[in-house]
Amino acid sequence: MVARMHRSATPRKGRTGRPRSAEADQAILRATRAALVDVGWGRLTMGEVAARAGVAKTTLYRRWANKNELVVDAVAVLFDELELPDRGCLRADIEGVVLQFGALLARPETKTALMAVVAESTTDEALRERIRSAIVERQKRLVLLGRARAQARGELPPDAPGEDGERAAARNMDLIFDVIAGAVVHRTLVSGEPVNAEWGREFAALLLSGLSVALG
Amino acid sequence: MVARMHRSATPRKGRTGRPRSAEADQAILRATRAALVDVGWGRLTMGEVAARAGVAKTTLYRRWANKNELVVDAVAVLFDELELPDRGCLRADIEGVVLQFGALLARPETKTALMAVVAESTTDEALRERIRSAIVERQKRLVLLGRARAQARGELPPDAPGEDGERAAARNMDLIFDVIAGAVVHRTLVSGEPVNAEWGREFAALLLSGLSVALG
Amino acid sequence: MVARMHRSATPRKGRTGRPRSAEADQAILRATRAALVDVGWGRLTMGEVAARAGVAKTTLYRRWANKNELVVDAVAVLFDELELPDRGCLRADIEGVVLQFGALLARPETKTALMAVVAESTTDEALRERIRSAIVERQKRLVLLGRARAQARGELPPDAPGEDGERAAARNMDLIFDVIAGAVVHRTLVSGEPVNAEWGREFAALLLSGLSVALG
Amino acid sequence: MVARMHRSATPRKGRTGRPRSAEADQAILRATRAALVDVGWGRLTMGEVAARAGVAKTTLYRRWANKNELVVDAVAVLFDELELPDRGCLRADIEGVVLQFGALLARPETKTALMAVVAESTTDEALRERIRSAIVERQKRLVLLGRARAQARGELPPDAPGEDGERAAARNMDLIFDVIAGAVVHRTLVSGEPVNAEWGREFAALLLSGLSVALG
DNA sequence: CTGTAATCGAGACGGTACGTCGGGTCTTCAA
DNA sequence: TTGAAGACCCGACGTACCGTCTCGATTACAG
Repeated sequence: MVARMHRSATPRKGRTGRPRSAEADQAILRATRAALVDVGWGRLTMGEVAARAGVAKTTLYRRWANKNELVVDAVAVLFDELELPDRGCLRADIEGVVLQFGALLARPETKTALMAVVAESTTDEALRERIRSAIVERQKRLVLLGRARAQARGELPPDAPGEDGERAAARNMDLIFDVIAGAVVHRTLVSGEPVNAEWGREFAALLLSGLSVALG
Repeated sequence: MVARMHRSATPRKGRTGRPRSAEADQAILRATRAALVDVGWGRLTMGEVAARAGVAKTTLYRRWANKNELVVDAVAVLFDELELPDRGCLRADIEGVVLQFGALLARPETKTALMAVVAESTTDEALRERIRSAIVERQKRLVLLGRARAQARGELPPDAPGEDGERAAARNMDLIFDVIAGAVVHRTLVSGEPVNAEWGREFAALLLSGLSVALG
Repeated sequence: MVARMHRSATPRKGRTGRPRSAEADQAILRATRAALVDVGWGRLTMGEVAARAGVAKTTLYRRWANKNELVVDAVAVLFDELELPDRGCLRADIEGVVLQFGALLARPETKTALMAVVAESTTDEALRERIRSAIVERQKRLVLLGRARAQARGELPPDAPGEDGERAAARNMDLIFDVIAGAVVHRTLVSGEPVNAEWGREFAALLLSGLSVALG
Repeated sequence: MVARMHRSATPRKGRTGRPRSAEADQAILRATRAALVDVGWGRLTMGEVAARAGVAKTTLYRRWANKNELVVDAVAVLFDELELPDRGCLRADIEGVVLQFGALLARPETKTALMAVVAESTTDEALRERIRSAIVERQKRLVLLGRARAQARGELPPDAPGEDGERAAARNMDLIFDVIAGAVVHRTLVSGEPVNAEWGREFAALLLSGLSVALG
């Protein structure tokens, strides 16, 4: 089996031959999202995507190794829409990002695809890495930005100096990311309940003050 | 499409005909879990399950409409293993349940199956309901038990009296359930990091005291 | 494997237990023929026959070993309808029997079933024997009767005396039976053309006088 | 049901796409005949044929709509082996063709398949047409050739001139074909007796001279 | 302006699994 | 013991997608 080059930034080391169509890439990703909306992950087929994109199946496989990787790329871009507008205080920033994330997960193309590729990633290391780099790591920026803003506002203390402090801070960011993202994902996809303003308020309150106060 | 009778609690309304084998049920669920361990969700086939269970494929389809519903039932029972031993204080109880849940999700038969059926449930209302009743709702008992213990110990205030208070408390329980379960699921399956004692401590601290104190 | 008793004339040697329903037999054979008319051999199922007869599949299998034998019995009785009314001369008798046989083979329940069981019989010795005894041998009576009449009328010479003569006559009867039955079957089922009065006349002429005269 | 293109003479109207493998066709037909020999019609499965041919089941279904049509094509070619060597006189020619045809029907791949497809053809017009064009009509050449030779030798009178004469001759050919083929088929497959030299002699005598003389 | 080399759409290919259907057996309860 | 009902095992069905391949036809750059 010869190694092939999927998604190479530069099309080829050599430079002869017909170059890949750049439009095709976008058409395929668009078609993938559209198909996800219409039929969901379970009934999504490469043939269907190719047909919608007006492209041959071969063209898909020249660029993505399989359905999972294609879907990750098709969905990843949606996560880049997430932003963290400055709402003045940490609590409001948390509420804001939670609502945005909840709205994103409510869209059919994300809700149906995200859990599916995560599931596949449990037995596919390459896919796990792709998800991590294309989705997870990129969204941690929101947590970092929120913390920086809160520190600037004096709502949170500055990082402890030294290497240990940095490591502890990084660990904390991962924890907080898992808590925020996990709660929204679980509420939306597992519990099947909407993430609305009321839930956002309650979640932010809990996250900020903890059980002791929140329930006190 | 003819209506069929899957998983009927009472074997039959009438009483004629050969009754369904109760052993087959258990053999199939056992075989499903074993196959999940060996080949994962993606390569799990009904034929394989049937062969392992020493049963005909037809027998599977008589009882479960499809792979998803079978897997939900096969996996659901594992969640019933979760317990909440009294560790003396709320913080320790949280750490304990988080570790247990993390260990459960680390097992191959759960990690590979849970996300997959959740993904399918986004386009399958019947499946969503099955997941909710077989898994989600049943595990809320742990949260309720934890709260009751904490109230008994005086770590948390008793419920506010009246109907409003009860409703608020129920909403809080749902919120806390999503936060705990979501964080563990996200860390394990999305971030791909282990839930160990250290993370458990940090998570419990955050949950109890909130960002303000945890990071303060 | 225990030997079982299919189609035994006397239901059982012992006499305890519920006796077999005689009506069921007829109902099953009738249902078989009806189903053959409706769906043909290819789509004929034991379940369908049982349902039409208002009988359980078990009952079918208690009486016939398999579908082929059931169909042979269901169809065989139709062949007993064939008669050889005395039309005054050998030529007319031949025309008469050919038309009768052609009409029988034009009925959907026979045309679809006869070739099918014959086909199965090529790999099933028991079935071949059943066909021979239930259908083939029984219809040779027509040829024998026709010959006897023709001899009585003086249209054919009497049998040569002695054992050799008898054996030769028997061999001739088999030959003539194959020619008559074969021609009708082939025309009806293979060539797919009707056996009508005109064809009957031409066939009788050929059979009586042979090519030399028929075409001379 | 979508219309598909089975057995198209011209591979495609358009000219794009990978062309169908011509070798696969032959391999499949060869495998079909081999499987017929080994397991007979009743146990012949498409999967078995595909496996023997080293081909995917899909490839079979792309080319033949079902088992019946495949078998007709696989067996039809065997009938083309039949020849009519000039044996000097009509009687000898008849004996020769009868023996050849008998030998062909004695081969397991024909005996088990021919009646089966004829049986199916009673409820499948397309199949009947395929049998007629692929087998029946093509073998009438033998009858025509035999008659032409006999006429050349002066054993049979020439055709009556005029349109009526031609039509009568054509009808006669059909009749004779049904008689010869029918007798051989019936003796071989229904009566289950061999077509040997002795039977051939007796049949030829009967066909040439008729009952009146044959039995006189 | 011509050759080389990669692309493109199209569709056949070998596979694997699907979910269904039918055959023939077995098990239960009622008659 | 028979009968109706229906679950059982088995094996084949015909379909749907997978991911690969083989075509003829483009399309770019290199010489």
